[in-house]
Amino acid sequence: MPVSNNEVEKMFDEFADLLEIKGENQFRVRAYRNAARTVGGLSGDIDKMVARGERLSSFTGIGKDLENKIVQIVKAGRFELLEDLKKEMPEGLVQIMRVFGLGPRRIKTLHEKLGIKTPEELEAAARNGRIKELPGFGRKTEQSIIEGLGRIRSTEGRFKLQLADRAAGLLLEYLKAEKTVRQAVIAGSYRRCRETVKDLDVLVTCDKGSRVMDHFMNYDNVEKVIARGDTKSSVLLRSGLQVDLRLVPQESYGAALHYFTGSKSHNIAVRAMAVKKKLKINEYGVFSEDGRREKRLAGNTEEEVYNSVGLPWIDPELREDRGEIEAARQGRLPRLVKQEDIRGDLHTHTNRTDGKYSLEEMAAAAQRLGYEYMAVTDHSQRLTMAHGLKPADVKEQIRQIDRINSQSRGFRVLKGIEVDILEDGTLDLPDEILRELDVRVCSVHSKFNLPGKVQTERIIRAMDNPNFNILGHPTGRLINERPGYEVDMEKLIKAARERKCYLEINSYPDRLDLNDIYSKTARDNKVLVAINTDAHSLSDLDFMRFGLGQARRGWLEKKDVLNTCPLEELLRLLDRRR
DNA sequence: GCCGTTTTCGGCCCGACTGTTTTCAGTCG
Repeated sequence: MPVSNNEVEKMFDEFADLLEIKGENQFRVRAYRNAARTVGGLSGDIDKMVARGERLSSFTGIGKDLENKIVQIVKAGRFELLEDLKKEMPEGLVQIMRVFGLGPRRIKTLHEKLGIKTPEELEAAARNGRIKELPGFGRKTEQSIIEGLGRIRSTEGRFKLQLADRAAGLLLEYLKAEKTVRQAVIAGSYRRCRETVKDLDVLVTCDKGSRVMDHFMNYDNVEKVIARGDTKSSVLLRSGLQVDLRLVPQESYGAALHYFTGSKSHNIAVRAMAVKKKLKINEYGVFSEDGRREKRLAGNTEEEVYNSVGLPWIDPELREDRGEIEAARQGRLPRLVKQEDIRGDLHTHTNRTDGKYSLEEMAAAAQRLGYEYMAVTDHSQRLTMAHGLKPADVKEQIRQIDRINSQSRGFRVLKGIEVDILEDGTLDLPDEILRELDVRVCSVHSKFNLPGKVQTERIIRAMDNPNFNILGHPTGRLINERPGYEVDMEKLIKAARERKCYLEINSYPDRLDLNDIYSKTARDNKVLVAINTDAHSLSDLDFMRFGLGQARRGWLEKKDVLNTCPLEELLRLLDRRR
């Protein structure tokens, strides 16, 4: 069983957690966490890189020692040091780390003084009133532990973008209704367009004497106030989403926005650059530390902050410390793809199958978005659940599209299909029908649990068919619900390149598949990516921005995206017989 | 454990808030 990047990332993170509770050197702990981020952000598969003998220590955060450990992990399929440490330190302690307000020091105390090893034992001790007797702990801490344990159970994990997006929109509208508020913006992982968010970080500037904090506390959707200060407050919304609000002076807006957008590792890297220049960067600005008096040099805008360390402004989606700082330094930051670059949507459904609206309604909505084309890609016959189209149905839809196109100008409905990739790698409609179409999105909707090698071969066999254009939602994962099927994505991307096939970023907020990392792998391999919505309704067409977010996180530029092409060029790229 | 235009030792980002203290440690982001 090959070891994935995510597994190595998790092993290092868990190891760091345990080291921290054990009371190890905090910088050693940090080294493991940094390495975990680096491995998680690699665009190639770690096991293959090891097999090829690539020098992992060339990546930031991985030195000789950790490179050796990674090689061992890949070869043995396990991390021996972690397993040894687990014998010494109970695993349940790592779960306890997730309780808000409990960090390594307190957990160490709980473990040593009360012998607590699991969340269950922690809860029992809290309910029996044994925790408040410990030095440094008290009644309130004990109560917050009980609440924290409950919250972990009820809101496991992170929130999908759609929910966060809705919450963010309503909250900003509410905050801006307070007249003294000058600027209110969501920073954090939301601004970086991560596929899920843990909380919303709101940054506010306001006039003197503003009562914006009170205003925030009075927000209808607040379920519980976690912390309340003059410049920093946290609440829990009824949806379970936590919101942290920070109030900063107007002149610190840029520095604060930079600071609260993160990511943490990106900020650390930027600050380290500042330290080298004898500067200090915090959320209030950039300061020189010469002499006894510190002097404020910049901070009104993010650009000033970056410029102070000799860098150009960096797009938030890139700020993951995955090479963007080096790229910025060398003046080779990507010019990320934008909404205006998108000329059409290549994956939509109508009420002929499982969509909610007619072909005409969908096309009209796409035209209103300013698109030049939209492909109708209803399901193929095997998907009986969704009333998949049989050959005769496809022919009828082709005639319907011809009629519509003959009556419209400046907009083209493309004849398409989302055709199932069957278990044997054949496509679910005869070639003579598929040939009639402009675009074929090919997707796996069955047999998710095939072994990775078999699944990969199945898809590559499908790509061998010259009618194959775009691999739809390439891993089939559903965020927070189901992991993707096992495939060798690196192999699929290479197969796509050889066969002039493309991969999809499915913009559905439950899918976002390809993810950011594999989008970058596709780009690195010069395989074009189609950013599609898979819309089943008119409003779903707006999901494009979620897909764009992932594309931008994957460093994609206009030239890397299939549906930024003008119609003629697109049709040429979709014709593999050319 | 990583890193290096102050390079093989000695650093490693920084401030706000809470709870439990009576001046501050721990945690969080």
